[in-house]
Amino acid sequence: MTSLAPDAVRQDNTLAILGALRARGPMARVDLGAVNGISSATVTAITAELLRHGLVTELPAEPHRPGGRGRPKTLIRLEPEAARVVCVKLSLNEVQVVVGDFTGQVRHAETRSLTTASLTPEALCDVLEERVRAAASALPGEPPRLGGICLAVQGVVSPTSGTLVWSPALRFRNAPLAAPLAERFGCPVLLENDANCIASMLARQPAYADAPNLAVIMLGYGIGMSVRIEGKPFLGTGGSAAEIGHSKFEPGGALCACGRRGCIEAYASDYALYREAHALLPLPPGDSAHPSEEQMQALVRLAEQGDPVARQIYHKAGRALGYGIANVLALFNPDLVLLTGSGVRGYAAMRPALEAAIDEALVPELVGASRLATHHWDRDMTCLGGIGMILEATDPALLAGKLQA
Amino acid sequence: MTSLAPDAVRQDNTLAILGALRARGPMARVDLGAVNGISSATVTAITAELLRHGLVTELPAEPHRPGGRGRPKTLIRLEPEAARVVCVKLSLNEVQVVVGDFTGQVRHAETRSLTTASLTPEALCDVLEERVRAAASALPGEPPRLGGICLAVQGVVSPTSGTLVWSPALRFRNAPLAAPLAERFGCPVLLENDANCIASMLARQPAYADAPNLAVIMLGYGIGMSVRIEGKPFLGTGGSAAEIGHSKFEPGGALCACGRRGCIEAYASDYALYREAHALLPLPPGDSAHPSEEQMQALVRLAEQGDPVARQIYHKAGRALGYGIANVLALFNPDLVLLTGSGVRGYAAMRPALEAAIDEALVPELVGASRLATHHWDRDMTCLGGIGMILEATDPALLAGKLQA
DNA sequence: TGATATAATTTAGCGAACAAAATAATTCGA
DNA sequence: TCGAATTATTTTGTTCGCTAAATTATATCA
Repeated sequence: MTSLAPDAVRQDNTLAILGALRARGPMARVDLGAVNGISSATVTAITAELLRHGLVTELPAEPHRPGGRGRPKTLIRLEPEAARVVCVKLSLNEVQVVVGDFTGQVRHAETRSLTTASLTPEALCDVLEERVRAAASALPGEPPRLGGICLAVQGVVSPTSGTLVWSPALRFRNAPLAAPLAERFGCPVLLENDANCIASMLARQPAYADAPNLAVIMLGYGIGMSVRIEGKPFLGTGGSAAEIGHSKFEPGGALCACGRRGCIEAYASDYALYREAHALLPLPPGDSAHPSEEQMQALVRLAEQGDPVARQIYHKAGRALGYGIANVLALFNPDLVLLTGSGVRGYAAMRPALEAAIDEALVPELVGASRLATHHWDRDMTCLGGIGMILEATDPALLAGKLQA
Repeated sequence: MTSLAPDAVRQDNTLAILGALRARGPMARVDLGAVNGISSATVTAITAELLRHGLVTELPAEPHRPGGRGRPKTLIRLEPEAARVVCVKLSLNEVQVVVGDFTGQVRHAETRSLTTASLTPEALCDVLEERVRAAASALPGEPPRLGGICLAVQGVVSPTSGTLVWSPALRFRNAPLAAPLAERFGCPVLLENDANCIASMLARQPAYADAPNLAVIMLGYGIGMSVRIEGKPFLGTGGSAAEIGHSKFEPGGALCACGRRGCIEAYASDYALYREAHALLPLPPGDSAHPSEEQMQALVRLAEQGDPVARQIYHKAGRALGYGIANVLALFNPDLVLLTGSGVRGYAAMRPALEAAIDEALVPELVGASRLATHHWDRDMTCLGGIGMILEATDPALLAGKLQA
């Protein structure tokens, strides 16, 4: 119920120092103290221990420094080689594997295609094991011992139990994945929703440091969301919270991939937009169930050029998404709602209807001080976020391990 | 960023002990240690200090005790007279004032009517000051010094800034209330949403101890909600989160008191039910804008007796509320959704449509392990919860004050 | 009456944090 | 070039809270 021992304080402070170094790069002891609100005597003690265990190193003094009088700062940095972690992003027919170091830097990345829908849980683990081992060995030097793995998937997962509840990329359901993978690799495995990874990565950016209550909405083939409260990811019971994609726009409305009707996703996701468009508009050829980036860009271009059908499709999508965001504002009231994902390509086309829908749905008192913004999309964001999450998750274990040794 | 000093640990443990005594009644030192995970030596030290300052007292030994061998436990209880607090519940045309002691017990309660809609912020403060002073003096003995006041109102409030953003009971908006009242009384004033008070009270009940993620929905003249995450109230930015009443059922739907269309409240609140019913059904006479309890009960009785119009009205309300709850499940995924408020009188009539709507809206994977239940309604629950909240809020200050003295 | 059991207190020691003093490594100005 | 000033880091001494273990208190059981 309450704090157990004074040594928990030391662990807290040590983790805070590691976190500060990871977030802000090399720092001097004084600054570490100031940032974390501890005395520099304590920082000296903590960093001495970290130095002994090789988790941090002192940076050699700069030959000529900018300004300032007194004794120059001795910068301390995380030792990149102190740990090696992996983030695996599993999406429909694609596996991306990224290897990161202790500082959170990406050291190696590779993307391969894979027919995901036909896999059993065992076959998936087999493939992932092979891909991860290959990626880990791709760097020069001997293959490193992995400190932890983050498996980022679209869909509903339960991070606490390590179970994948449902994913659009896979046919099976309710399969425990973290435990079998952890056994194969002999290291912790964190099963995460892809949106949570991206939100974690965005939350680390200085630009959003003033928004500890943050909702990140990912527009893409489907629609995902991650909500952060007071700087920490919000997971409901079992971790399957924040499912804006299947919150409702209108009862009995458009058919959604989940089998129900009227979900936001059934209006504003790529597959929904494409479903409406492909019979009516001249788009590049392709798989009718899974629109390509090329096709989606063609659709956006039509809307931007004033094609009335394309404009109408985006108008409806914007209205549905606007109502969904209104519900998020009413229920979570975050500082900031951030739209990202490949689907932001169509934001300009959706925007008027989206903003009108929010106005129509909510009185200003309920919108409060919440802001709405977009963030450019980059397919590597997920794994960057996942690397950060698994590092943060394994720091305590790493510390505990080093203390024993 | 991190814990400042070791004395924060002591404060934590002291607060935990006070909290345990308030939640579970008198306890022995050993049990306080076990419950809070601290050694009984520490409990001895902490309780010794609390005894010295008169915040707790030892209970005299029971003359004949049930069983057990060794030395009998010495029970420690909160000293009821150590603090006196007040909860004021402000609703449309009514003010309820409840005086509580340090244990959270109600010592005095009174309810008076008051024409609220015409009040200015200053006039409201005048009335509240008079009513609170009267209630505090109603007990025998000299009027006590108040340790804190909780002002529970319907509507949107910002507990952090102490500002009332909007309330259906009042015509003015965005008025700071906590600060002026705190100055008049010379004690802390906590401005809270009434639903948060009720949720706090329900969360303390042992029956719901297994649901730290809890959504409490209050059905009444309007519809309010309070969400608790990990046992703590969830407030968005500015505290105006969890507004299920104005989340949307259908775009362009029924007109809501907030001025927008399609809000859940516009279908399932008392005023909405009555609006649909009063022209078509034989109900007792009354104010057409504010249905009486008598009128609402008559409406429920008609539905239960099979009247098709009444049934249809409740069916529609249940469906709207079901969709609203589905959004709560998708976005918050709580352990338990608890329906309460005077509107639960109509739950039986709404239930079939409500449950069907949830099924229709969400696949089982998204409902997860969330349960749905009702809790009987009692108009005193709000103030009981408010007493608990203000006590919890003022404990640290009380402690700090005593330490100086 | 003594053995046993349980509760509460006292004692001794440890770990962590801080303030202040001491030391280290610079720049500035004469 | 040398001291004075300045800032960073380390060392020292002290305090505080916690725990484990020993001790004391108060009961039941046989």
